[in-house]
Amino acid sequence: MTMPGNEAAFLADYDPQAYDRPSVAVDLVLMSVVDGAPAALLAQRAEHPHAGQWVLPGGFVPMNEDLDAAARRILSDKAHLDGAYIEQLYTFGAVDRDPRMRVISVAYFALLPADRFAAALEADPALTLARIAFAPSGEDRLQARGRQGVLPLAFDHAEILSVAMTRLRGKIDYSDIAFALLPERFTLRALQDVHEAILGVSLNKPAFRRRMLDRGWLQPTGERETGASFRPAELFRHRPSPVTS
Amino acid sequence: MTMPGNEAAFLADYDPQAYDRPSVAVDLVLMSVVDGAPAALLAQRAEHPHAGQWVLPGGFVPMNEDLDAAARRILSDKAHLDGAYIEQLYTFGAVDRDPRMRVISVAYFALLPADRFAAALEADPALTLARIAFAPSGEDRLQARGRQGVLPLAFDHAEILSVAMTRLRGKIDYSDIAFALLPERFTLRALQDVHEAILGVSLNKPAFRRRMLDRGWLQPTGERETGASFRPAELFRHRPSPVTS
DNA sequence: CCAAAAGTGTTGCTACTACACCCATGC
DNA sequence: GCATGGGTGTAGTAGCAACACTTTTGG
Repeated sequence: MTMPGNEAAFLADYDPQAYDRPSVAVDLVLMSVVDGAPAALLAQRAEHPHAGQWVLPGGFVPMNEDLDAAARRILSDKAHLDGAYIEQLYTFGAVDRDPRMRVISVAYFALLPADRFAAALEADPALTLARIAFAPSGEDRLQARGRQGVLPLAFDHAEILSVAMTRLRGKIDYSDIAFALLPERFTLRALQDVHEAILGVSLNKPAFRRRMLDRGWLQPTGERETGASFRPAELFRHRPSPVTS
Repeated sequence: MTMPGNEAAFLADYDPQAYDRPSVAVDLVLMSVVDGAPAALLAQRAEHPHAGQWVLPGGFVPMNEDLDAAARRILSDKAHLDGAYIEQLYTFGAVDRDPRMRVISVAYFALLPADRFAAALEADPALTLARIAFAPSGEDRLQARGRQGVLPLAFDHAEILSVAMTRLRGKIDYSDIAFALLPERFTLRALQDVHEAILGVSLNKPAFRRRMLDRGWLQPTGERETGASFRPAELFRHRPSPVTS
């Protein structure tokens, strides 16, 4: 073991191959609210292991790419999306979570308005937007449901999904992330639907309305909804929190 | 590229060496409250890079060890401590955060009562318990202060420390983590001191008292403080939340 | 006019704060 | 008794939930 007198010499000597290293991946939980229910984008695996089962879009982190950059790259390459709200979620590192080899996965979650997924679903037939629901029997076990029924999730992706839902539920009523799930202009009813879908409860309309208005996050546009066969609601815009930033 | 018909055959064929992989480390933010101020355990680096500077105790994650297990191992081997409250914090993966090579660090934070650090400090002279304070000039930049003044932090460990403090501040008033910073039996005054140190504000005594009692986290022991030259306070014990678990 | 959903006024509850005060102990 | 911090009573305030009500549109 050498002990050179200066840092540059030490670095030149250093052997980065000295130990075996795990692979590092980034997995993305791409979430939205569709028809009053939380939904996540899943991809069907074409290859072993777990061929045919469903996974979160993900990929390995190359040597020269930051974690956040890898997340954005996967968002664009694997999910054909961009510009989402994105946030690091948790890192999953159980030894045997992937049968091929040791893979440590840094999970991110990303939020998008439901209509933004259309292009992605069209571009890649292996993608689907699954409804996330509580399993009827199990207590707080989650299920991903597609057209044909429950989609089996590969690896530990059911757990990742569950952590993402928990984080989302925890943040939705003190932060402004709900707006990332809505288009630029939206009605208060739509905002309430998003909250109800995430929290899984129904909320009192007047109370919700005033709570939101009091927080100062909503900017009235003066415009109104069109196409309704009843009184059209006002459209609001998200005013990025004047307090925080 | 082969495509065997079954999963077992596929796994046998799989070459885990196909791509370069980053190293994965676990770093621990070991926190406490000492004399009314937040504190963290730091180690002085003996070797390059950044020899002489201070770092969070940490180590690499071997191929056959879960992340949480690695965190506990480092707690016991590097910090000579055990049984702490421990929680995954965030994963830091900037490409050049370590000049030796690509290292992705999964940071954990651990909370301990102040007196538990004594043994660790005695066992390893390279360790110190630094006060964490806001830098006087900068707005929300943190400083680690030792006996001799500000301790320079190596790598991106100042940022890790800052994320840990933010997380702690965010959780302290809705979760019961504050109790992890106190001995088994403690007075309400001690609990309030912990809250005030973490939040950096002074709190109203009667309000704090009742808020805590109302949450049902406190179990009166009937015993009282000794050695005070005034009315001795009652000692309480933490009753692990009856609601959550 | 009617149905349907938007939007408002009012009331009451709960959590929390602020302030004033009393209580118990060592010296 | 007195200084010191522990502990309590009382009142006020802010946020929020429940309910009843009015308003505005399409048909």
